[in-house]
Amino acid sequence: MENAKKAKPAGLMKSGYHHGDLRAGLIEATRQLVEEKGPDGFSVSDACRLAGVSTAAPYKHFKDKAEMITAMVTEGMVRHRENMLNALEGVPVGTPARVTALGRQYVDFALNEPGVFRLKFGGFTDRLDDPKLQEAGEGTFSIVLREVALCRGETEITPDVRRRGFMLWSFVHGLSFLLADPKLTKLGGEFEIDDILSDLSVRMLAD
Amino acid sequence: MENAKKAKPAGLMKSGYHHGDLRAGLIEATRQLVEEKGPDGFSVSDACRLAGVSTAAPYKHFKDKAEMITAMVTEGMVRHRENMLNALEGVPVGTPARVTALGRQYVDFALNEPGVFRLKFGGFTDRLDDPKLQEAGEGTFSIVLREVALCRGETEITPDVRRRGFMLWSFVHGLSFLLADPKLTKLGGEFEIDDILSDLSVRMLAD
DNA sequence: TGTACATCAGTGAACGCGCGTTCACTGATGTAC
DNA sequence: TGTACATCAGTGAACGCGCGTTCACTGATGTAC
Repeated sequence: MENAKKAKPAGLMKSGYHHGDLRAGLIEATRQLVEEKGPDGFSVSDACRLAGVSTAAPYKHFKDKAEMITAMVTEGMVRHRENMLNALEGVPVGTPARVTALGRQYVDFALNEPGVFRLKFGGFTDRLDDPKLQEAGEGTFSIVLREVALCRGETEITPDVRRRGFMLWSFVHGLSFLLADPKLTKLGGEFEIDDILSDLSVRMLAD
Repeated sequence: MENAKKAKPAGLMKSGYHHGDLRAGLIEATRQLVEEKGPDGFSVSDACRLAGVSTAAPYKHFKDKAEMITAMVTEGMVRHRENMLNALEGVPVGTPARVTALGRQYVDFALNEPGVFRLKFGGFTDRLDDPKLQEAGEGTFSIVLREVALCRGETEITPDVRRRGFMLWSFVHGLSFLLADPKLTKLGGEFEIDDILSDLSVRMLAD
């Protein structure tokens, strides 16, 4: 009984005054704006406009602008991680194809959500250093490490596995960047992303 | 005689009112600020403050803020290109070591001038699409292609050479990113940058 | 060498703008009786 | 079921700020005579 009352009416409770789930609404608005105008073009005011709410409203849910962006990026990382796990389904365990599939998903995320992707790696300036972000990043990397270990016939993350995983990550990360800019992509000539990824996986997993 | 008069007194003509070479001064100020506060923290006003000049002065030399940044980034690309050429000196022609040397220089630039490096690849948002930038980028990439061709025993840039070059670039670019953030670098365990680069060069140049 | 003049790099004050954030408020909601 | 009340999500007006850019100006410089 009491629990039933606490359960959220899920979404459509837009009463005009109360929003229902403004926190989620603002995060989504933030995401859209970051994709549309780039990570730097985003402003709190814009997000409020898009969410149809006064400029003071966000401060009931977020401490400040940084917290708003961090929340959005964190959600993005969770999404990215889930995508990568899904990408593994049906691919034979212990084969380089699994590493390729992870790479492909990584690249796809970068291409589909370039703004969020960028913010995830704002690293140069240390604006976004929420420990939750750090954690989520490590979690995602550990997916790669596990697959590399399986391919190499290791039962644990040896230094060699870690090193290969890091190199694969470097490659895929850089590739994502170059692919995000058509002018740069053009410099690679004609190629299939999947071919490139599987080529590299094989090379990096060989002895 | 006439030419002698046109030759610049090179630098030290700070008369108080006239600056000598404000254009260069502003570009340098821009560079410093971009490194100090990150690509987004930069403002024209800041640059003026740093150069010791009124906020209106830049508009005698640049159309607007974007042109100022573009000029600075273009200089950075020239510097990067020269560094890479220098890095080849004394390294035996046709060996993977040359490719490794180029990669090392690429990484070093990213680590020494992270702000400029970032701006060079602002690509996601197409803020900086000066054709001169595009050209400079292609020029730098062609250095890599030439070395790859030599290593592969080719006399011209075949599709295969281009593809390998592009993959090497992807790797080195991604590595630069990960190395720029200590938290990400840590995930790779213990390693020497040179070892990683030469490892990859060998793998990517093998048949 | 000395003077008159054109040039134009740099001034400083001002502009309009959108931003992030705050404030006292209001009205919709859920709960206790 | 009906009423009184506490809660707190969202309002709207206002703030101070630094920004990019403009304007009419000024004064240092190089050149012509």
